Amino acid sequence: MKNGISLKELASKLNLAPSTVSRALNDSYEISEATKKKVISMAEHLNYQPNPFARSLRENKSKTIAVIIPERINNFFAQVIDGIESITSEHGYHLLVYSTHEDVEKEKKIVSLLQNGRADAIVMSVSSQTSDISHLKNLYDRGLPILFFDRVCGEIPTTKFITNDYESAFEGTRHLIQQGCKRIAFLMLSKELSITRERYRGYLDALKKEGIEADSNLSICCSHQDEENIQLIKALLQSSDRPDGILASVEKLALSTYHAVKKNNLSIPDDLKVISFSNMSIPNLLNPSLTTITQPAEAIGQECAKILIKKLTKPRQPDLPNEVISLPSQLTIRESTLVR
Amino acid sequence: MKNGISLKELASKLNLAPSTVSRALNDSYEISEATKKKVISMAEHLNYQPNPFARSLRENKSKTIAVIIPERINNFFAQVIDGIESITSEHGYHLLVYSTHEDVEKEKKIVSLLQNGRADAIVMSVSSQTSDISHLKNLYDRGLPILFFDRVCGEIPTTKFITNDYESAFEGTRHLIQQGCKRIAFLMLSKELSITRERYRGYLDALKKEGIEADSNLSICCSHQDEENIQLIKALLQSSDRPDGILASVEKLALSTYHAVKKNNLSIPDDLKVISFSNMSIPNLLNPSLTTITQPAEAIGQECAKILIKKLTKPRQPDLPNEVISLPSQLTIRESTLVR
DNA sequence: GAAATATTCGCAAACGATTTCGTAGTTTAA
DNA sequence: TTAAACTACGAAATCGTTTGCGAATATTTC
Repeated sequence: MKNGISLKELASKLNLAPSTVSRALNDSYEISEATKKKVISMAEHLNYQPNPFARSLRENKSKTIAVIIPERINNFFAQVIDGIESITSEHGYHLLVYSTHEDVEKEKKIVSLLQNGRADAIVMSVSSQTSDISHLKNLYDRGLPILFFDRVCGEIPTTKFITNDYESAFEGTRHLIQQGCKRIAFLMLSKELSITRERYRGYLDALKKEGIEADSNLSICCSHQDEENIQLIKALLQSSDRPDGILASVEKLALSTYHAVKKNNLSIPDDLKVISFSNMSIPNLLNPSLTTITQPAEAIGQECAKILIKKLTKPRQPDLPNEVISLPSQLTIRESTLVR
Repeated sequence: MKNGISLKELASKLNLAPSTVSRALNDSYEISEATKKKVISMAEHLNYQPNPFARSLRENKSKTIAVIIPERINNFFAQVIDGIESITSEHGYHLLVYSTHEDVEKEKKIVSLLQNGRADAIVMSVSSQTSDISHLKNLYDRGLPILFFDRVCGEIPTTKFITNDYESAFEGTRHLIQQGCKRIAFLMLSKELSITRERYRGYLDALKKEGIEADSNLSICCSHQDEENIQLIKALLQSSDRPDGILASVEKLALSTYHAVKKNNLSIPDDLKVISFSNMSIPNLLNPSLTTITQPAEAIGQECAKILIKKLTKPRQPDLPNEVISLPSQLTIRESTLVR
């Protein structure tokens, strides 16, 4: 009694053939209005729910989209998923959500689980460890629609949604310089990531444009252990030629910076100005409030979903075009970069 | 070519019957080691992946668990899901994740989508609007294993995981009193929620024990609009007999309090001491750092998953017992409640 | 050496939906 | 009046697995 009644049982209650009932419920033109009415009312009365697996087996689609993110405890990704869900749920799609925890081995496992049709498409942001992309190539080669956002994979010819990382980093760096910073450090998670490459480019070009020579000692590659990062940044801030400005390419590194500064008895923004890519909900409750570059996370999710729904629901749709779509981020200046 | 080869095709390549191949892959005792070897190596060679829907249809289970939460942009729920995933993924289960956005109508829709076997079980935390629970009763009556955490539904006789809400609120309130608070306000999301009822009880009992009379004007029921809440709290703080302490039963209300205090030119903790249930990652970066009651979110998720896996994987397992399991929260005192 | 027992595998029926094809019965056209 | 066309429905195949049952061969037992 776990599952409700089947189409066959419903049909026998109605003294009709299963095929007729199926057609009636699917509003086929071959069925008279009278029997349609009867079938539908009986189906509602008995609370008939079609078995999704029978349907998936027959139609070879799952009505399910897989979302793969590097971490759940991160507002940016949560907002993106909210955006995706807001669109897909309207079209009857379900969301399988996986976290790689920034672990490329987990990413490979997850991806291999999705090779059998369990999901009709994949929306993902790669882990910071991902450099070998054969597992993603495999998926793509199977013809599974795959779509990247934020941390994209350039080698796969499909649609990617990003923000204007280069420009944002450029503007952010310039803002720091305008606030008087001479030695600006760039904090990153991994050199492999598309976002760090773009943001780093923006950072370097801003330095160059403003006539500041880049110091490779100020390009800091961090780990995933917050405690390690705090120590790393603490050491950086204790060196004789410490930076007077920091551009954190991801939020968690800005937070580690705050912790490091606290331990070092320094002051933001007096000793160090900080700007960060961040989608936290309370940048203005930090002490001092944090100047942020905020990505339009929910919009990214929605745009991903829209393009995917179009591809999945309309018949004979071409493959997802190999293009990069950029949505603008927003720079919000707060105390952490202000002279006082 | 979207999906790989089928069992039947694999069988014909091997000159064996599909049934034999199936049994070989499932390590049946009826198949000789020799043919098992052959089958397995060929399956690997051709990268055979069993169709999950055919299997689900046949076995009447989906290897999928649905998780329903009130909101994604919330560390607590993200951590719980991480905990669930850490266990379930080891057993080959997939996670469908849904957010109700605190909307009971959405909750009903989601629940109704899960009546057809798409998920083998449900783990959920109800929305703050949920008072009528007929939709949940329906699910339960269908025999679908359902398990609540944090915001539980007492009327459904199943297993519930909570934290020691009563005791934590009691201790938190007592802490405020010990710090000199005389008029302590209680901020809640909805009177319907199990967690607010328990936490409110703890709050009231602590007041009584310490000989403080409860003032019903200090029991504030907030909404889901942060801006509204800030105004509400701002007004509260402007009244002549304003509170000198606040116990926020959920994190977002503490944050709204911080915002309201900022706008009112008051000071935490001098004018107002604040303590809150919260799983944010940076309570010590707030200004002042926030005294928190932190729930063991990941452990909750793991315990939920463990009990569920046991129920789902072992044959002839009894229904989930009707019991409430409580894990202790942790009170961490920080500046927001300290006299200085 | 015949009978009993293991061992190993194939046939075919499920699971529950959709869809191709076929066919009564009715209406239209010539 | 008869052929053609249309309407409304049913029978059966199909998707890809798993599994009960039967059967063929090999092995053991008396």
